[in-house]
Formats: sequence, C-alpha cells, structure tokens
Amino acid sequence: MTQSHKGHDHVWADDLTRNQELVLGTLAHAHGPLSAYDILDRLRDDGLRAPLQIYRALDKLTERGLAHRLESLNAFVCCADAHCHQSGCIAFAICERCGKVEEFAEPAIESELKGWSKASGFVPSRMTVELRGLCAGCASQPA
Amino acid sequence: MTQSHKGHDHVWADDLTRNQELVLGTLAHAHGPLSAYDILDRLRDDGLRAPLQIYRALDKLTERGLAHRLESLNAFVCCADAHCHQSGCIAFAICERCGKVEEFAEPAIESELKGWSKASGFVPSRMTVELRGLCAGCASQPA
DNA sequence: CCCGATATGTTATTTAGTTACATCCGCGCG
DNA sequence: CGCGCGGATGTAACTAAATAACATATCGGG
Repeated sequence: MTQSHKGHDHVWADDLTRNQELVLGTLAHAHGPLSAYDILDRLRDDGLRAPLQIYRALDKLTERGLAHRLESLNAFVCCADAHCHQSGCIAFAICERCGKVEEFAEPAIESELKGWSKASGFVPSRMTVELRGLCAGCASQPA
Repeated sequence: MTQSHKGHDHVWADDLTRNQELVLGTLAHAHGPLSAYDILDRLRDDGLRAPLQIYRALDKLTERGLAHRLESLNAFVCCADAHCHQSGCIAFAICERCGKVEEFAEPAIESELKGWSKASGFVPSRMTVELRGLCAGCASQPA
C-alpha cells in the first residue's frame, strides 16, 4: 500500500504512509497553520480518531522537513518549498491579524547563529526563528 | 503593600505586586527554565493555588522584560541581565542534555531580521530565536 | 466618599501532548 | 511455508499547558 493509493493531488515523497500522507495533505490545503487537533478534526472522516495518530505522522514529517512546527503557536505548516530542508535554518513570519505564515531562509542569520555557537562551544541541533507581527497586507489596513 | 513586604533577596523593580515578586523570585532561584506549573508547585506554601495566578504574573513580567518565555519549551526563565530588554532581540541556547539556558543578544541577527522585515513589508512586534543542542560542557562529555 | 482601573482568588473547561499496551503488516530467513 | 522482528497503527487513559467566566479586593484620583 505504499504507492498510488488513489488519485490524490500532489506527491511529495513516494514512501509516505497513509497517515503521513493524509496529514501532509491536510496541511497543504490549509490556508494557515493548524494545530494537531485541528488536523485531527479534519481527518475524522478518513478514520483517524486519536491525537497520537496525528502526532506520530507529524513527527516523521517534521523530521524529513516536509512540515514545520511553529513553536510559538503550537501549530504546524506544510513546508513551503522543496529546497528548504537543504538550507538548515528556516525562519517564519507570523501575522497576528490574519494568521498567514511566511517561510523564509536568511542564510546570513544562520551563519550568525553558527558563528555564535562556534565561539561559545554550543553545538546546535535545531534552530527556531519566528517573527510575530503584521504581514504587509494587514499592516497597511486601516484598523 | 507595594513596597518592602519583607527582607526578600533582590529587588528588580520597586513596583512589582506580591505575586509578581514571588514568581520572579522563583525563576531567579531556579537553575533552569520552569514551566508555569513548576512555578505553581513551588509557591503553594505561599498561598498560590491556581495556574491563572502564575500566568497573570508571568504576563506582566514578560511584558516588562524581567522574564522570558521559551516557546520551544513552554517554560520561562528569569532575564539574565538588566540591559537585555533595551536591545529588542534576545536569543536563547537551550541544552537538551542538562537543561541549561544561555541568553545572548546578537545585534547582527536582529538587524538581519529587521532588514528582511523592511524588505517584505512585515511589521514585527516580537522575535523568537531559540537554539536547541548541547552546551559546551555537555558536548565535550563522553556519552 | 465614590468610582474606575488594576490585581486577586476560585472553579471549571478547553487545548496540547504523552504513556502504555495491543495489534497488524511487510519482509528477510531458516 | 512459518517464524520472528521492526515499523506503523489503533485505542484508551492520562498528564500538562493554557484559558474562560465570574466574584472580590485594593488603590489612587476627582
């Protein structure tokens, strides 16, 4: 059951399990970040019932860089572009009005952080960079 | 009851309420980050009983920069140095072995993020930068 | 003295994430 | 074939994190 379950939309990787594919598909269709429980609610019709089923899929997906966790939101997004998990450090700008999330990679930030790490002896395994504020659209809006 | 309740250790600001002072004191004495519930447990003897009492104090303290929230840990630390809240962006390096947290300010990172914001039209209100990994001490340890 | 703003206290509830345990499925190997 | 092992699944119960709703108190100014 590994390949071609049906005519689903997009194929990110050919070796995803059913649950992983369902979760990633849900994230991909969402307009913004979703909590694990949001995802669960949208997948009840597909037979998923327990939070753990979602968390397990999310773990694998985030490990592989196909999804990202937004720490400051306790929520998840689908990775915006395929190259991202090659460039280690990804940053997010989260709009507090409309909820939209922009994913961007600033290599300069990553090298800054690497520089600090080297200087201090810290050995980083994961980096989280999140901005909260207003996106361009919302910032220019009246009230 | 705003000033000089008792001979407590250190005075960070003269206008903290009793609960705020208790919470900040707890954070200051802790060796590492504490969750809100950790703090609550340590303050039962002082009469605090409900999570909300802790969260309210933490809100005020983080607003004023006297404490910081570690998003990737759902935990809080006492601000390490008095100057920090003048330089907007603070970064944290969190050791996954010993739990120690180092707070550092890299102005270069802040200006990078400001630069991206300006270019993209995003108006940031808060920035989160957290490294996970091993501190110098733990990284050099055998197993 | 009264009033509005701010801080508190308390209970219950929602949201987030984990532990523990049983099952199932594909696959390599004797 | 049949055994067994590792990875994925399913389910229930639970712990942890955060908030809602409501009642009370405290303080400072007009």
